[in-house]
Amino acid sequence: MTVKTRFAPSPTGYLHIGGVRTALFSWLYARHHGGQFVLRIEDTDRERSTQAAVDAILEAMNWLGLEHDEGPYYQTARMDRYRELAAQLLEAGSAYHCYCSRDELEQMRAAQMARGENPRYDGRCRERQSPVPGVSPVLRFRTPQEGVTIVDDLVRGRVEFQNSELDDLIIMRSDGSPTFHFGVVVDDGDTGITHVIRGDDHLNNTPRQMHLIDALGFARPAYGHLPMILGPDGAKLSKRHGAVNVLEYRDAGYLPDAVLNYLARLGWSHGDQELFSREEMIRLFDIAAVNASASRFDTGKLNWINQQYLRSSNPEELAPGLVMQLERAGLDLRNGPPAVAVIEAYRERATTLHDIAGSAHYLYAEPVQVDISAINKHLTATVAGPLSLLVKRLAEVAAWTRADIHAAMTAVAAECGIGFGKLGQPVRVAVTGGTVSPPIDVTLELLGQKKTFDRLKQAIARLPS
RNA sequence: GCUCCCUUCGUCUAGCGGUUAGGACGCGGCCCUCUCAAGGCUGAAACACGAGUUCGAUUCUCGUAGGGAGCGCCA
Repeated sequence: MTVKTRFAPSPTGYLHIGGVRTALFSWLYARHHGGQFVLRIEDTDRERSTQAAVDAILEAMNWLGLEHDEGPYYQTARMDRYRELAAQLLEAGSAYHCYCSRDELEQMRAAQMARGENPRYDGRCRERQSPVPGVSPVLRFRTPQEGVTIVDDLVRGRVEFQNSELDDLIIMRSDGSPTFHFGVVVDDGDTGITHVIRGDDHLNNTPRQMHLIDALGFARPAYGHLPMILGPDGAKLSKRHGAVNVLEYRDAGYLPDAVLNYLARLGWSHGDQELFSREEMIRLFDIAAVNASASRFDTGKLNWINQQYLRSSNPEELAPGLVMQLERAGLDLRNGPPAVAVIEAYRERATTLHDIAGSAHYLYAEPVQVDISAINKHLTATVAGPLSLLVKRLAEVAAWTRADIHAAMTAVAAECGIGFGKLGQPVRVAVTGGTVSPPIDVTLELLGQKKTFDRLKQAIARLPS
């Protein structure tokens, strides 16, 4: 049997980071087993579904590289099929029309809660013979009322549900559109989904969907219910915790593989290993090793992983992302070194591409945020001599390379009888406006000879006497 | 309220009856060092609680407590 999994978001907003984790595990499962991964857009809620949300989902999946083999399927394009199968269930007696009003249902639930019962539809229309004039009915599925339903969950193990706890769920609304449960089951059945990997908020829905599947004559898929991702405080992950839209992570300068790696390790592990390439993830992923408990989203760990990826990725591949960040910062690439050179110099000391762009600002424009206390501390009268000598020596270097620059600086420091640091740090402050940058020779090489001279001379001119 | 799920350092986790309870992020210290990083070494830090099963429970069972989800003509 070929494994076939799916990811089925509803386009009512951006793609949530928790949804991405669900998609990732589903995708990994399919890839690991050499199967197929299907994308389905659950847009039956026409009120809340938007094309913008569909686009955002597709864009996010594409950015992450979670490519699908089939789809995207749209539920709104399959209305005839739902109606066909609904009629079939009605015909077979597996479903029946229910004429209860919303008010009536609400009162019923309130009464049951008051009695300490699990609120559920009591089946009062089950045996109804005649329609209620003027009321367009919903279609309810006749759920078995006795026995137990067992979900052999790939993540949780065996979970038992008493059928008596289940009620007759609505499968077609009074306007003739299918409800979520019906759409899911029909689509999974029609597309031959073999493994349903989804959030554990659906665990309680599973037995009811299984009965529906049986009635429709589809084969039951295997289920794997993934635990939720919580915010750092243990509450449901939401906007108040920071970014929850994946594309915000792209914009913040995170790398797609790093995000995937982080998300994979949230709930899944393979011994002590922390870093997994895409291929390793696919090869090693095992849904049986997925934790059943919820985990908290930790930006600190994501940052660490992103830095690891920054350090080990090919600078050429990172360059477009940095260019985007630099442009967004309003910098003109023509005014400074190529992006690749900046990445090589900065990737060991940054967590995101956004950080690199921020740190490299001085390479493309005059330093804007000068550190006054650093200037007061390092650009003192005593450095006038060394800096002037350095300008002279740097003018004589054979080539503007870090090696020649380093040699010149070492010579000047020795000549002035000061340590390298006593020269390096003032130079750094003079050319970058701050105290932090890559090794000073690399910094000057990146900056270029002309800018270095301009800024050193300017600094010397402003030195206190 | 009812049903279902979950519970190892602050966080992510390893563990699958006998371990000095391991690793990672973060945090502290030391080393390296022109700054910041990176790197190396190192320190503090956990089995929610109570019964039971067993020669022996972090591990199995049952309770308790705490957390979560579901209970819609939302998905």
